Amino acid sequence: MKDKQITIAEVAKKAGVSTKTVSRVINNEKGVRENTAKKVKKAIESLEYKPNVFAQSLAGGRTRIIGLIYDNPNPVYISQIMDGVLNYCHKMEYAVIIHPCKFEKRDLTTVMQGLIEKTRLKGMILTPPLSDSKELLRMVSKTGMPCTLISPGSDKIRSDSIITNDYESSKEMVAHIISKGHRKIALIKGHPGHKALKRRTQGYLDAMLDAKIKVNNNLIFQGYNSFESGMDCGKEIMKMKSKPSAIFAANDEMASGVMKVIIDSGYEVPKNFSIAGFDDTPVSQMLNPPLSTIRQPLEKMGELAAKKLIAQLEGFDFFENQKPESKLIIRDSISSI
Amino acid sequence: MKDKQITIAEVAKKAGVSTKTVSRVINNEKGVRENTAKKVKKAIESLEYKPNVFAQSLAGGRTRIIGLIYDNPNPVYISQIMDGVLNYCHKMEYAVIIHPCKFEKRDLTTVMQGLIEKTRLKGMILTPPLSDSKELLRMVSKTGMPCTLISPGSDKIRSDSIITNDYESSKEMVAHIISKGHRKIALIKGHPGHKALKRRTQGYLDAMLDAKIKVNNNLIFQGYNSFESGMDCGKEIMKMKSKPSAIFAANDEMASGVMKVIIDSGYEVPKNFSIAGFDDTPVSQMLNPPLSTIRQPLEKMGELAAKKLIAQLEGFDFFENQKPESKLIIRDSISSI
DNA sequence: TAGAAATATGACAGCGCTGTCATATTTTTG
DNA sequence: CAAAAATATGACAGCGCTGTCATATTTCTA
Repeated sequence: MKDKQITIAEVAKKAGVSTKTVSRVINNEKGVRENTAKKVKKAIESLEYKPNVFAQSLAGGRTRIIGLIYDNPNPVYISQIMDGVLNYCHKMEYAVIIHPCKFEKRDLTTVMQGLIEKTRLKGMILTPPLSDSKELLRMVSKTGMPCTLISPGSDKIRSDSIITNDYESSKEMVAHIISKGHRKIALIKGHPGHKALKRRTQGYLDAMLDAKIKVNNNLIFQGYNSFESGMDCGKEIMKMKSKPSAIFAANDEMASGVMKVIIDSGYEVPKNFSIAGFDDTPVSQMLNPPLSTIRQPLEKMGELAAKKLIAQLEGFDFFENQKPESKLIIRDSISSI
Repeated sequence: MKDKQITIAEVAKKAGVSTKTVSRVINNEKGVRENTAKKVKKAIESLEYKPNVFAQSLAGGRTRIIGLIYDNPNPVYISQIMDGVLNYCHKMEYAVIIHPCKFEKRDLTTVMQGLIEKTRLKGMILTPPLSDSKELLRMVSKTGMPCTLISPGSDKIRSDSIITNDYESSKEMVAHIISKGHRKIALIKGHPGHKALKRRTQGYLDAMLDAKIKVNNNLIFQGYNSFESGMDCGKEIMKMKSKPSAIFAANDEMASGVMKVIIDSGYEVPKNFSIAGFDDTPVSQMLNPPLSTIRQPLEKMGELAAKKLIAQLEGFDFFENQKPESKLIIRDSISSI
């Protein structure tokens, strides 16, 4: 079990250089003659040498570990982000510690602090709603640890956050609904704790404004991101005397909830009510009718987050100005009036 | 950035013992007088000492790292398994390397071998369909590395695999359908590469047998686990002259696909066709009508897998005979004839 | 072309911990 | 109660690597 491993010394011997030179080659340090490097690389190759990360960490104090921290999100959301992060980190030979917070009863910052110390991670990626946790952010910045935020709600643009055009695409969706002749459009807002979803609300508001439609506060409902909360909002809508003709929900779960209530109440979608969601979760195409929604490039966002973080860690700059673009997925849940 | 850390030497000094004794306490080795241990623990506490895992690994050759390997599964499935694994491993202070294989173009075994060597993980958890990969299993067993399999298809019962009562619950579901008066029941089989899903087929077959209903092979369709493949099977069913009255699909995605086609063809569920799925993915409650399905205790299974693996690693035995139980979730997609 | 400057390489200590084995202390035994 | 057996503790090397700094080699300069 205690497998004998090939060490840097063996490589050095085979290449006829010192261990330090091999180390230099491994770490792409400059100051190695090309010829020497070639010899070393050949030796590494032929011996199938793999550096011992533990020794590297111990000796150098540099660990290539980052954390991906999330709290009770939609599994589909997180798994796509995760795919992007893992794929890039894998390429860069970074290890990723995945930490779902759902099991934490204790104070989040304390737990995170413990995690950082114990695992010695060197950077973090925070997903919503964690990317908005003031205390957490404060704690992290105090440690000086680089940290990339995915879809933070704050408008203050930080260089280290990945934002998408939630706002623009929400606005576009609502404009699309308006273009179909709808005027009474309800909005199901997202969980107030998820600040990122506020941008979707703003998109709705501004689309209405652009179309010169007065926003009726009675048509704005507070959801909590879940299917159930969507149902609750749907029930309220069903009780209204003057019902909207279209409903835009800040995520697909809530849109499904609303849709269920509508259908259970004997109405039809999109005949009686048009509906749009946000996220393009797998469910949206399975619903009947299939839901018009907005797809975010989550995997891309995860990759970008990892790229930014690692760039900071390795000290090279990274200007990728491509803001990952969400796009409208128009299916059959919106009809013309 | 290079944060000074508290070392074992400082703890030793504070406690008035040697570093080795502190080490013994940390690792729960026997041969430390209770009194001494108490002193050491107090010192650890007061200094907030956290062992450096890298040094531990380097010196001891023991690493507390396991891998969770999966290949292109349903994100909801894997995220629940993951939750169970991570939660337990976190408690046990094990690190988990999550490795989705989807990005691998090269030979799986080669990649895995590389992963093992590079990350020095000491155990693996394999999810379906990887838990059936003969070559992978052979390679792993050659390295002597402990490995826990989640829902392997093979009937050969290995002590290190986590199996559920897929078979029993499928049978129960089909029996339930039969009890509603259905005789012509179609089956949408799962991906042939996912052997675990074969047990679901067997459940169907045996339920039919028990009810003395002759199985009609024309009513058995080959799906590939996806929504699309479910639609394909649905289309075939729609073309039949003598259609089934009920359809049991080996997972929810396929069930949704079938349902979509049925509804698009102008029929109603469950009026014209009864449908059942398997997995209780979130979509199943959102569909219209909500889908009757079977819920597996995935999180529990993940936890169990981690428990078994770590038990092996730590050399203590673990007899937990509780087989995690799936259960029927009856919603509105099955009607009486 | 000698000497300076720049670059490449190496020797060696030490990162924080645990394994080995020697030594000290306690308990048991006759 | 002394000697043997059992148990507890410690000294020290070394895990595989990289940082520091000294030394060797090459390139540049006048």
